[in-house]
Amino acid sequence: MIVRIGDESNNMRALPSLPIAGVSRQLSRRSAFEALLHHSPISRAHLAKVTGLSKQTMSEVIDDFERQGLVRRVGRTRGNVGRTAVLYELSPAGGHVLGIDLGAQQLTVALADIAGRVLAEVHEPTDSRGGTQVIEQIARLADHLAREHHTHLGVIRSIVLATPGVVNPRTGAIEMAPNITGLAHINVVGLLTEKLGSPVVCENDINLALLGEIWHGCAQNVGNVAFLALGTGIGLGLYINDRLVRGENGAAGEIGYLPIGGDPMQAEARAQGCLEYQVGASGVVRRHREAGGSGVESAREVFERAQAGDPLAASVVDETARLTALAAATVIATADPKLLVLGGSVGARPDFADKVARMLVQLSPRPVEIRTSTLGRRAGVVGALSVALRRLHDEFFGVAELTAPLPLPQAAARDTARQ
Amino acid sequence: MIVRIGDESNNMRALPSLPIAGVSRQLSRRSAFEALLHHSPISRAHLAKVTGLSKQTMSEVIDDFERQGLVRRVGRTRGNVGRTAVLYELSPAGGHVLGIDLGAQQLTVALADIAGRVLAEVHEPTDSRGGTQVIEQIARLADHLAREHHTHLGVIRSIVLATPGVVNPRTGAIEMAPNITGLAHINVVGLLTEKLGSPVVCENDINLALLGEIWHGCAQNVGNVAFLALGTGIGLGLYINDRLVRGENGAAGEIGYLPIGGDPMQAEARAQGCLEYQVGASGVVRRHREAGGSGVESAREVFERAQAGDPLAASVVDETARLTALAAATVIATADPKLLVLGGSVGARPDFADKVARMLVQLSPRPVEIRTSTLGRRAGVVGALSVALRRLHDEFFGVAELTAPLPLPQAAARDTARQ
DNA sequence: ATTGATTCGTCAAGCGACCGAATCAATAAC
DNA sequence: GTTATTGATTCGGTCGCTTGACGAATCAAT
Repeated sequence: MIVRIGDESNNMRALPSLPIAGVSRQLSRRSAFEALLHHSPISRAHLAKVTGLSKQTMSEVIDDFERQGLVRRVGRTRGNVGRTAVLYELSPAGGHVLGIDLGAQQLTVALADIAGRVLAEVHEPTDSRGGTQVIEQIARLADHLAREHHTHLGVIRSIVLATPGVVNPRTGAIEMAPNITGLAHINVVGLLTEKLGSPVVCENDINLALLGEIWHGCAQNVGNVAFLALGTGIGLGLYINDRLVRGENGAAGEIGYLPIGGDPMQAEARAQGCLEYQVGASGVVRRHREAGGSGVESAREVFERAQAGDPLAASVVDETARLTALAAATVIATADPKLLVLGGSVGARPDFADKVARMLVQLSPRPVEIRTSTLGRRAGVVGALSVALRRLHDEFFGVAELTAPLPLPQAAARDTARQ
Repeated sequence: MIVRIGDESNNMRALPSLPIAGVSRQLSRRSAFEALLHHSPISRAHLAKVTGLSKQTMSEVIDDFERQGLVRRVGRTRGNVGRTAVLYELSPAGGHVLGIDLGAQQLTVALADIAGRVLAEVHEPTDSRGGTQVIEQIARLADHLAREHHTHLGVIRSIVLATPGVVNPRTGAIEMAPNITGLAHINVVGLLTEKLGSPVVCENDINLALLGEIWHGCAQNVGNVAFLALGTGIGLGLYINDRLVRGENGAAGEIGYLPIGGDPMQAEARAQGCLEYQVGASGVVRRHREAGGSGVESAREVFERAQAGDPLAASVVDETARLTALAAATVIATADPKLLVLGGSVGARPDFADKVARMLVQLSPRPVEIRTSTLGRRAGVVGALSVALRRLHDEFFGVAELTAPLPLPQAAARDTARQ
């Protein structure tokens, strides 16, 4: 077989040449960092044992870390046979991260160090003027937190913002934020990045609440989780194969549009979302009114009356739980999660969650474990911190270039086929 | 700070010590293999250019490959200035893979080499006696294919079996195979592995059909795909974030149980699945009968009558399309795929797909691209080949140990919190 | 036919990074 | 005080990648 090279070289794209030389040390550093995260304070010798690397390598890595300010000495061992060991832990000077949960009512900001220690957390009502005023408010709180911890915004290296609405997974822009005025028309990420001086990433609040529960809440060590949030509206967070599901447009989990609870072709249902029209806060109030109830302003009151024994309110709540259970059954049939977490101001109510769980048993062919959110309103900001932390870690110790699976050849010819 | 080592060493698990030494060469080999996959035949010098590695390294790697029989020389360049180059390509001797699609009616077996070239494919009716008879049938076909290609079962190094029903993602066992008799009670994977002499992996047929469309069909280069298969039953395959969604129990995509098209609490609906009870083949026939139709044995006839202009059959088909569109809308709201592929003997019919697409526009807030399966009945076996191939490649060139993301610390103490 | 330009593949030297073994250091136990 | 044990460092040794140089092979031009 003889081939002219001329043709060959034309369609030859250069692969993204990954620097194979040096990857070895990067992996060693990564292992050392991981061990420091989970076992600090720890000595060099123990680091070597835990990572499986040699003591020499570990010594070199730790020397590097110390020079960079990533670790600090915290003392020596005592009381053991043999020479005392110098103990190391991750230094707060290695970098800080900021998590922000921007809700329609509440704004929460939290600060953590590179080891994931939450140093401070503060929340206050969201500035109702919206838009740039909210940006200013966030910057003020962030600065306050940093000062409180005898540091400054400069040490913050990664920031994640939780926001309602759809976040474009490619650009990071907020595309639908109905509950906060004047946010859709300004470049939130850009403005915040400029004000705070480090990269800001935006993510849907329900997705981050889910990641919060996975990090520190009720969904730890589970790789397949569905998070059903019922509050003002209804939303879903999906965590599958140990990764968040964003969807092509960042609209995964927008289950307000599920064709449940009414005619999905109807005008109001199509605009607001068929399911949301029924189980959203305004839907609950409306159904209560349509059922003959009166004197109710908010969905909360309906739930409180129901708990107090009001039969009319109870029937409205029951219907809400039924529809929620249908939505849950839908998700379970589709994604088969190991765990279903109920969250949101309504969904996390134990009485309500109980009703949903009971309905679900009758709807779903296989039982699924159900828990209610343990982080509550903090879930969003905790999730934001976890993502910010992960981004910081990846910045230092990422091996993203190596993880891409070997692509299969696209152009394949079928040589033979019989019958 | 002083710590006793004694306590520390107790809860210290040894990490799965990844062999960092040697990972470098493995990555080089991997790069070389990838370039060979996509650019063969290719010379050493060009391999060096494409991979970004040095000529020296590439020479060593190719020497290795040649010794192992992974590559073979296929000639020299001619007509260029300078010294002629020896050209290499992946050798079929490097290993073969087998894909098997075990359907209720049809059994398909295909053979491919390590480069993904499909060498032969054969299909015949599934042995209706089921059970071990089917195992024998598969073994016979596999042996036949191998012989036909002047080789033997020994060169096959990876086998994937597509089967209806739920496949346990951990054990690989078939847990529900209602359409093939006597398959649930025997250890299919174990028996086949023994008969064929290389590891067999089992996967749901719809999932593999989806992967087939992604490899060689209508969903190439798309990272978020939903595959809706409507035939005897209804099923869904989900491909999200460039990975297949199996679910905790392998039951992801079992949308026959979606609460659509009737009362999900009803006895028949609960047993068979609410949606499946309506749109499954038997459901279509039943609805046709209930609507006053007669003389119809199979769902296919209903669709053919509808296409021929029979108004009664048409209304049954319309309702089927409406329910299918509702299921699609459900998936789209939940997972937000980039592409929806319609497949299966019914779903791939252009007239039916058209109806579903039209319904869907009115149901979904954002438009989604819809295509019909281009591989048709071959999708399953092509997908099986793609997985078998990927497993073979990973066996040789996998870097799975390196890809795990850095886990965040679990035990975090919140030091301070205000307000 | 000779010469020059070009390209392929190999050799040699150097460097970064890993490891094991040996050695020094510091401490508890006896 | 001696011994056993453990921590940390130093010393070769090996692997693997890179660069630069060089011989071999070919085309093009004289």
